[in-house]
Amino acid sequence: MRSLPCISARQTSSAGGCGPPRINRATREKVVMRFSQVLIPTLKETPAEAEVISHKLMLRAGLIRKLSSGIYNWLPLGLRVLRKVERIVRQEMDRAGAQELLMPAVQPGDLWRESGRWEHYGRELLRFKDRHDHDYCLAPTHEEVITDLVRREVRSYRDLPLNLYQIQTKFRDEIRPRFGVMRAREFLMKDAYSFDVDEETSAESYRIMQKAYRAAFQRLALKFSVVEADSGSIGGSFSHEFMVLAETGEDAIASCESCDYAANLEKAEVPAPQGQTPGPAQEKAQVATPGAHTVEEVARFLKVAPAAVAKTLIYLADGQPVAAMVRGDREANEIKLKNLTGAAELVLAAPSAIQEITGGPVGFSGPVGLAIPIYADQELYYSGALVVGANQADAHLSGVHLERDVPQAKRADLRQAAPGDPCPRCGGGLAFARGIEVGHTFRLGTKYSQALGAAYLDAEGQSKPIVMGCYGIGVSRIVAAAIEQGNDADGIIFPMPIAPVSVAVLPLDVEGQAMETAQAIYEDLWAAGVDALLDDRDLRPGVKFKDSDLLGVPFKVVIGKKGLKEGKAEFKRRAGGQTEMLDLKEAAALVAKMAKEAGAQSL
RNA sequence: CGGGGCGUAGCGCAGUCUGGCAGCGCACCUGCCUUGGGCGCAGGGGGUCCCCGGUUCAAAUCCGGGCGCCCCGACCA
Repeated sequence: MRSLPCISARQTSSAGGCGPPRINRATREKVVMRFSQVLIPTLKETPAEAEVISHKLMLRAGLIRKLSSGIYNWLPLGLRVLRKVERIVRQEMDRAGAQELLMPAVQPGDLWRESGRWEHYGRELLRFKDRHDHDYCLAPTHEEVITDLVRREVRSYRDLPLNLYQIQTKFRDEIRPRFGVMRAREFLMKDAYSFDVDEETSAESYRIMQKAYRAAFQRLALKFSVVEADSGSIGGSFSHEFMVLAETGEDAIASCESCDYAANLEKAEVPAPQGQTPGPAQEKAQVATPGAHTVEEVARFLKVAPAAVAKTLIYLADGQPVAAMVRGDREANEIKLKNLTGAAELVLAAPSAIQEITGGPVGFSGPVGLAIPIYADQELYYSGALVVGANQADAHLSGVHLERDVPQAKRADLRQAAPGDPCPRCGGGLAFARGIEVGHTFRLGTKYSQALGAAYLDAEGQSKPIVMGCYGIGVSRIVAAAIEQGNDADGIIFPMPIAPVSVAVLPLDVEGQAMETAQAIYEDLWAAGVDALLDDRDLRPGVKFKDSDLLGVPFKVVIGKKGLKEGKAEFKRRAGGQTEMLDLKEAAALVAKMAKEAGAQSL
C-alpha cells in the first residue's frame, strides 16, 4: 500500500487519534485535496442575500464569499473552477494566434479624455485621484490602453495583423450589482483586441475570433447561442453576443426557426409590414376620454382595439426631448430609439417634464402639434385612422393619419420584436429564449485608432488608421452561467472540464482498510493526471454524499464495507445513472480514463 | 438614482406593534452513542441587538440622523 511522502504525521482534530499519515505542512509541494485540510465551508442553509440558483449554490458550496456589494472572494474550490475556465479560454485564444499580455487595472484619466470616454462612460467608470490630484480610473475595459500601446509600437503594415489579449480583473461600478458573480462590480474578463490594415483583413480577424469563441464554449460544455447585438458604449459597426441559454438569463433572444438569424431582443429587427400604406380613413377629431390614461383604458372607452391606439412616449435624449410612437399593443425598443437619436443617454421624461413639453399630463401625449423630434414606428403607417393623445387632460384625437397629420415624423423600426413577427432575413417564424451574455465580439473600425492616432504606413508610405476589433469573454460570469445550466435539488452539476475536481473519493470509514484504499485511489488518480478530492473527514456517510453532490463533482468513488468485502469500489456519476461496481485493482485507472474522456484536465 | 424591504451569535430566523432576564434551529466545542444520504443523547462556549445621538427609572423595542445589504426598474462580460 502506498503512503504519502510525508516526514512527520499531522493529526486533524476530526480524526481524533492515530489516523493515516498526513501531508507535512513543510513539504507540501504535493497537491493537497483533502477535505479536512482545504477551506470548503459548505452551508446547509442558503444565505438570505442570494436570489438566483447559481448564486445560492456558489455560496452554499463554499466557492465564493461576498466582501462587499458586487465584490467577491474566490475560495479555493471556486478558484479552481475559475482557473479551469480561464485555461480553456487561454488555450483557445493562443490556438487562434492571439498573444497574451497584461495591462494595468489603474489607468490615467487623460487617456480616457483622449478617446472621449471620460465624459461619455458615465458613473459606471469608477474614478479617483492620486496624491498629486491627478485623475485615475479603475479600468472597465482596455481599448484606450491597448490602442495607446499599439500606436507607440506599431509603425508599418508589416507589423500587422496583431491580436493581443489579457485575462484580467475589471471593475465596473454597476448601478445594481446582483446575482453574485453573474453581475458583479469586480469580475474576471478575457479581452482581446485585433489590429488590421483594412476592413477586409479585420473581418478575417473577426471570423477567427468567432471560431475561437465557439471552440471555447464548446469545450466549456455550455449550451450557447450566437446572436446579433447592439454595440453599446464600446461602439463600432456591429457585434455578436455569445449567450449561454438559461431561464434566468437577463437578456432576451429572438432566433429564427428557419434560418440562422438570431439577435438580442434589443437589437432584433422588425421588418416593415407588407403591402401599401392606406390613405386617411377619417377626419381628425378630438374626443373626450375622461380618466383614460392607459392604452387599455382608452381602447375600452372608445371601443377600439389597442392596436388602433398609438402610444406616444416622451424621452430625454441627452437632455433634449424627443417623442417615440409605437402601436398601443407594442413595446418601444429604447435601444433602437437611442441609436436613432444618436444620444449617449436616453431616459423617459418625468411627469413634470412631460407636462412642460407637451402641455398635457402623462397618458395624454400625442404627436399632433408637438414641436419636438418625433420618431414613429413604421407599423403605424399602416393604419388609416389612429387614436393618439391630444396633449391635454382627458382628451384624445381620433382619425389621425400620420402622413397627413404628422408629416414631420420620422418613420423607423422602433418597437420590440414580438411573437408572431417574421424573421427579418427569411420571413420565417421567430422563437424567443433567454440567455446570459458570456461573450461579446465587436468590429470597432477606426473609432479608437482615429481618436488616439494609431496609424501605420502602408506599402506606398501612406499613413492610415489601424482597423480594430475587440472581443470579450466574462470568465467569472461563465462560472455562474455553467451553474445556472447545471444543477438539481442536490446542488451543482459541473461539466467535467470546469469542475473544481473531477472525482470525489469517499472513504466511508476514515480508519483502516477503507481509508487506505481510498487514499491509494486518490493518489493514483492524481498520478494519472486527474484531480480528485479525498473526503477524509470523520463524518457520517450522508454528510459526505451531500457535500460531494452540492459541490457538483462529476464523478464519485465510494469505498465502504459493502464493496470492500467483494474487492470492489463503487462508482457513480453526479449527472445521474446507476452505481457501477469497479474492481479495486483497476478502479483508479478506469475512473481516470472515463474522466479524461469526459474532458477532465488536472489543474 | 427612484420605489420596496432588511440589519439580533458563523448561517437561517423569532422577539420590535404594546419598552422591563437577549432567545430558537443549524453550525461550533466536550463526552457518549451511531456509522451507506445532512443520526441520536447529554453538557458547553459564543452577542457593539449595524452606528451615532435623543426620550425614559429602564431601549433590540420609541424618536432623529447616518451606514450597510437585498429586491423591483434604466447599464453591461
